[in-house]
Amino acid sequence: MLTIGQLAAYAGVTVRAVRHYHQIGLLPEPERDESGYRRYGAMAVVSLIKIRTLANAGVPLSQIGRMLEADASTFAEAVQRIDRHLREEIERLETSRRQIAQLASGDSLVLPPEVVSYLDRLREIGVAERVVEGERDGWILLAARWPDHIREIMPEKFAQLHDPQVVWLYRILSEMSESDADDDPRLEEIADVMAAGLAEQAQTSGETDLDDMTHDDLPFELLDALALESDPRSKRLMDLMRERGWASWTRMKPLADPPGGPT
Amino acid sequence: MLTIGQLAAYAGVTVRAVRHYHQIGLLPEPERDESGYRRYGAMAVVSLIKIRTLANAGVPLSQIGRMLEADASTFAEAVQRIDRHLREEIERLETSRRQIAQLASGDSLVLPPEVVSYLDRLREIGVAERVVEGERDGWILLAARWPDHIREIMPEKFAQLHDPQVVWLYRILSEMSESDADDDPRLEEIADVMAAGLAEQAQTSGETDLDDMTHDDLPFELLDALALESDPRSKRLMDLMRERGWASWTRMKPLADPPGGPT
DNA sequence: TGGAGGGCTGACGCAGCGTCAAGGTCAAGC
DNA sequence: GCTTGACCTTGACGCTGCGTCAGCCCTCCA
Repeated sequence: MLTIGQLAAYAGVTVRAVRHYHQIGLLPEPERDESGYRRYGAMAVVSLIKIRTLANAGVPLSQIGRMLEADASTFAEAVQRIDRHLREEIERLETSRRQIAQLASGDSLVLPPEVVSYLDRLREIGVAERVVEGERDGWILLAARWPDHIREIMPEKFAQLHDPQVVWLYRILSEMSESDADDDPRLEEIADVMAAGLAEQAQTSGETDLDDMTHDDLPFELLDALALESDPRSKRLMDLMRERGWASWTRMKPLADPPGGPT
Repeated sequence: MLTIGQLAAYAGVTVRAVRHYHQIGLLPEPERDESGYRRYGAMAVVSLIKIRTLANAGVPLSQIGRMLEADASTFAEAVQRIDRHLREEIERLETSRRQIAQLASGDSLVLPPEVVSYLDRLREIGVAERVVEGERDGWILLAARWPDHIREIMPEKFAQLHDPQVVWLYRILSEMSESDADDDPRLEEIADVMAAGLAEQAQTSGETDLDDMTHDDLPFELLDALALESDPRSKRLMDLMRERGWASWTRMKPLADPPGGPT
């Protein structure tokens, strides 16, 4: 007959765990010897190994008891559920691996590879790191909201990098990011170029996935707030954009929808 | 500016979780508005998403704070550790899947496939289910102790099934398992055959992996105990084996080692 | 015979929140 | 203006699966 220590060592668990299983009624209390010690038979070892196998699979102790008492078909069903749960958990961990890998690569988390490529491309054409970081934080917010749509609009963003005016915008923003003047005369010029670009975009793009996104203003408000936090000149730029009839530069729609336009 | 509910919804967590992160100092408390409500900026969203990404990877909250403050190389190291941990966890879950699959297939857990085949073979040659279950429980104990060695001794067990006397033993034990007489005259005959078989085995097998195993008596004592629990006639059979100079029938060694024999 | 190394029963501690309780606040509709 | 319902506030206890004392008894070996 085994003492509790021997039993525990045999099944690869701690003495405390065995006593816990007794306490919650999962493992029946065995007979005691004259001195009050618990004495276990071999059946207890088998039970304990079964319990650990199920517990290792993530089954809550409160369910293990019912499972071991159930008939074969009920048990088989439960095992199916556990297996499905294990597969999901493995899937979750794989996803998590990919996410922290991106986190380590510097370019944030949850960002689809297309966005990471886009940010790298910005660095290649000489956009300042501070501006790239701003873009990145913006994309994080958008990606958190529409993980699926975000990948579909990236080709368009890449195409825009062939537009000299877009490149000029990134350049000028980069220069400004390196000085920290409270105001800048170039802001007006920037606002003009942006407004023109947005107008052109509104003409050509027509009905796109953007419609799904612009129903929900929260992320764009967040983008505004983020810009304001990172640089005070954002405030002035937003005002200038509003003067030109656009609700900030982070959202691609006019202040008041024109009649017949997208709602 | 966001309320706590909006922030939580955006990052896909509960309000309670956000407050918890404040409490442990993981997420800084934001400014309050006139009515005492917390008001969050966009940076908080980014921080919260980072926290969740790490927490989902299994990093304890107490470490996440330090990680986010650390410099790039320290962070990269930590990410390496996390990834290794995730891989191990996935490995563990895969193992767990295999184990509960065996558990569902009826033939216990942790049993290597060779043993499962052996048990199936016993059923094929007509060994009673109760006897097969006894074998199975015995193998569970042995497999829990020597997960590696167990596979190496299985070919020998399969070979023994070609010995008519071994088959006869299983047959007679099967018959006895279906009656529940307190004693049986055939027990003497059984003991004779077993003793002869063990003697022959001791001659031929010589130095095998068994030596590693027989250094440790605990599992064999367990096997005895298990037999005693499952059938009272086991006691009589053990006595008969001891009369013939063997320490029970579950261990394959004589009571006193012969001079010059294995220690 | 004495000391190490078990065993026994409480009882509290831990993470990471969930879930009341007992209020104060805000936006909308009547 | 008043109600209603959905939020917000702090504070506190609950949950899982044990780890880890504390204070005592038991056994085995030198």
